[in-house]
Amino acid sequence: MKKGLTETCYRFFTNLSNPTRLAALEQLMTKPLSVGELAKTLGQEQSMISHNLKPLLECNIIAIRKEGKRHIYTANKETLTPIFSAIENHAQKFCPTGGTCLKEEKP
Amino acid sequence: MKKGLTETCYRFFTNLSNPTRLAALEQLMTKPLSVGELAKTLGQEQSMISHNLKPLLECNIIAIRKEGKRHIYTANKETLTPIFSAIENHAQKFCPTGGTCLKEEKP
DNA sequence: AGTTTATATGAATAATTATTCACATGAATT
DNA sequence: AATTCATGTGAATAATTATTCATATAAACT
Repeated sequence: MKKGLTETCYRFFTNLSNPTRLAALEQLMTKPLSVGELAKTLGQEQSMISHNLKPLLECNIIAIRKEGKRHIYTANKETLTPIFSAIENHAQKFCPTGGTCLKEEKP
Repeated sequence: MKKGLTETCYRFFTNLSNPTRLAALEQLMTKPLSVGELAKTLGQEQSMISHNLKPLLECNIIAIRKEGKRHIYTANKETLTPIFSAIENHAQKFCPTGGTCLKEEKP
């Protein structure tokens, strides 16, 4: 890990360590969506979606484009795809019981 | 992203979204270390190191082996290397100003 | 210009997470 | 078996982060 990356990682991981933001990203990985569409899909208030999209945008984990009064957000797949893949791989290899492993110590 | 991965990701990212844990991982990426060695290197209390290693171990982000009274921890490089690489790549491409980008909206 | 629609933001509160301190456990040494 | 060394853990407090609500901004429509 290069010098300074710890700070970058911290902001990055903090950004992703939130269920609402992860759920939003999960949707955005499938297709670009507006704030209102995300709010509706996730069943949450618009202001909460806006609040949560902000830090993702600041870190360029998502991008924005404005179509009239609608703000369309897109996921940064270049960054997110390899990270989600790595975690998926980790889950398969190191969490075979799907969460139960969290309570056990490795043999 | 597969179903259920959101939850895994959440625990995973929560685990990594902490400066102490990241600093510990940064050390462990270079070589295996005991709790005491980590505490000394990071300039923090032993109990804090223990508290922070626990969730990393539970998610198998690190592994433990016991040598007498010393507990030696090792980083799960298979998982961590690709993730850190992806973030390093992200930082280079999307945070060219090294953190200042966090305050700006993309052009 | 006024109204509606879509999104963002500030400030207060609620919830979560981190940190510290005191102490428990357990292996090695005398 | 008592002591020392290394680590883990519980509980209290401190700090951070999330959520909500009220309101601001800004584009489109009448």
